[in-house]
Amino acid sequence: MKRTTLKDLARSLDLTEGTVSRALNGYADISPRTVDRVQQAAVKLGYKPNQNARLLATGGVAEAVAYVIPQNHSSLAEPFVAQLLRGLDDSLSRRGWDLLVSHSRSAEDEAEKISRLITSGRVSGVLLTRPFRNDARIKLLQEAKFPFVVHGRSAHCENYAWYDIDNELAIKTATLHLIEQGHSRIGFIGAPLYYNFAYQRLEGYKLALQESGIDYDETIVEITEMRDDAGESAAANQLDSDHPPTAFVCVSDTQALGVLAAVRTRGLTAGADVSVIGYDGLKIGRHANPPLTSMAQPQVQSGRELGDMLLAIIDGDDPTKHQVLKRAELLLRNTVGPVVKDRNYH
Amino acid sequence: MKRTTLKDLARSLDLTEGTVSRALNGYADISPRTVDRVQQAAVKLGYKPNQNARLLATGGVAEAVAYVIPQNHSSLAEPFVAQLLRGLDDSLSRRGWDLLVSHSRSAEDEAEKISRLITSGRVSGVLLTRPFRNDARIKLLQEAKFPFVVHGRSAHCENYAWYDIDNELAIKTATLHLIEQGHSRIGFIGAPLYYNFAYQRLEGYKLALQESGIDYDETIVEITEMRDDAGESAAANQLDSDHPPTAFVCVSDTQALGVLAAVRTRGLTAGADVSVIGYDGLKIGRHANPPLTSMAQPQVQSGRELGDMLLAIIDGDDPTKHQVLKRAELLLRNTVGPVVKDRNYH
DNA sequence: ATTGCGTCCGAAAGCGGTTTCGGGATAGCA
DNA sequence: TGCTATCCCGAAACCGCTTTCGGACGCAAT
Repeated sequence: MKRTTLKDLARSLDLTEGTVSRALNGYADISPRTVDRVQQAAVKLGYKPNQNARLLATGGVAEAVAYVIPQNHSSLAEPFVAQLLRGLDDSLSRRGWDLLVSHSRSAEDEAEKISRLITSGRVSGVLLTRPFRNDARIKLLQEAKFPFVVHGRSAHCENYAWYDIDNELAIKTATLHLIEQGHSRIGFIGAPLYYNFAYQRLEGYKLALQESGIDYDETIVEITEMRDDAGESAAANQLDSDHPPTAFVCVSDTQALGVLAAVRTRGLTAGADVSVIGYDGLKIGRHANPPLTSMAQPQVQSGRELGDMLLAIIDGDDPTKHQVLKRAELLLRNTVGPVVKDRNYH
Repeated sequence: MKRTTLKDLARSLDLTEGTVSRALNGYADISPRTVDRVQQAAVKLGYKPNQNARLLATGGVAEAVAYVIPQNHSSLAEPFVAQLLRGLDDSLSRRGWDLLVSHSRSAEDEAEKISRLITSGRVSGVLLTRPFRNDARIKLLQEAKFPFVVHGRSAHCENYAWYDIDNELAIKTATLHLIEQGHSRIGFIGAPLYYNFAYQRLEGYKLALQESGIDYDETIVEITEMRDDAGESAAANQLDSDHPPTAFVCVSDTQALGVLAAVRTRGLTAGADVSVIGYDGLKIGRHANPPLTSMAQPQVQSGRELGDMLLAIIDGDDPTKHQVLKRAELLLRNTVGPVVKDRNYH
């Protein structure tokens, strides 16, 4: 039960392979009558061109790109992924390209997967996310001269294409918002600093404090994994201390959700006793308790733009022409309120 | 700046293509010395085998499967997708296969995408989700004799592979749980009934009522889209009626979240004044207000099993041997409580 | 000096398409 | 009827790699 090939088709029609091929591909030098016969026969015999042969002959490239999903990606942040995916697909499918996703469980695993991807010839471009400050994957791709774009950027991002949110500005905005509400003791729930975005967000926090003449106090900055439980225990830590913060700025909604939990279990209410602001603008934040104020970035749109960028680069564009920096918007919900000075809940 | 081919390599080494090929592929009839030279040269010249040519020559198939993501998929239910994706990738990457995702915006679009997938030769299997009771996509795949498995099942599911949760049982369990708490006027927030799972879940609801001697009252069943806002307005409808339900069972967490919102805005509290139970066991339900009781199904695991099934079928297994029915677990959180008879909140 | 037997590599035939080139048949025109 | 222009199609090379087959060569055994 072999697939029917061009040769089969040709034989059954008493034509040559070349003729059949041209008929199928709409060449002008085939009589309409023949084209017809060929098409009929093609569907009848269930002919499906062998893609490998076709691409080999035409010298075509794989019409697909890969999205490599970061390793220990918080399961709560996954809406993020799904949205991006959709945007990407939007962009790619406009050209009929395919999207291939690849997970990985460790950094080495990821490097290995990437080199497999670039040598396999299965994709002609790669999309990276959540780069480290100093990212080996980027170096890999650069050395291989393989088309790629990164969602986010590493510390040295001059020579490749990226699409990022101004993390510094975003967190600075968030922090200033808190400060405007009278808060001055603002806890920071961060992520591991080898992530460049985490580093930048911490910088933004520091900047806001500095501009406002507030001293940076490292005892109220917590660096945790981007999970809700991590955020929760970090916040618990802070809230149970002698001199707890009156507000928290978090680098992810996931962590912020955890912070809210910690706040609740202590009989406090966010937005009144304690203010909390997250990052990502996840839709589910609307259903949090209370609805979570956050810094939002439109993911679907990001995916779309990232796809377009990647496509352009594959087409030969200079990657350095594609470096876009967006800004996040403050998404006001209910977890931020003016400071209460006389709080005393111990 | 062409890629270096086998021929280039061979010429540079003064060997024939055949020899170089065998050297690279570890044939035993090549002297170690030569193997060495070839490998050296290969990395020096940056040789990457052309995958199309290789597959053509070996008659190999595409080592990839596609996951087609349902059309108007609720953005809030997306954690669902991400989890499944991860499980799938787990299964596939064990064999070095790739995962290709494909979205679609309409039913026709989807059919078109599927037939493109099966003729393109880019994948050798397809995973479908959320089938309709009568699903054209399944027919398409069946007629094409293309390997596939579906997550869920259609009304007639005897002849293909599927992996599903016992929807009827799950919702019956949920409903009975509510009944045990004394509720007898239980609203149902359903999804469009052309989805088979939606149909089955409604059946489960009816079954539970019937077993408990409660009359089915169609004025308290609402069929809505699987979005939070849809759930919210449906619940609002019910709550504002003359004779409102004391509890709701929903076919998705997404809708349940909306129901909770409706409950809150009316000054009621779920778990006390009104009971609510969702479906999906989304992790974020933990952060809902209050934390959402739900019927849970492990998505990552599902993805893994689905991947294994698909692989097995591609390997030639009889699809009908792969039909697995799991059961959902009742995930107790805080939105269910005993009925309060004297409620009066108008 | 034959014969025999491994070892290692060259030659060549595909795999299933695409595309260029050229010529036979037919039609148009004188 | 003869000549050229046009229309269709056949022939064949090629894309880059795999794999079978056989032969050259070197060495030990006879």
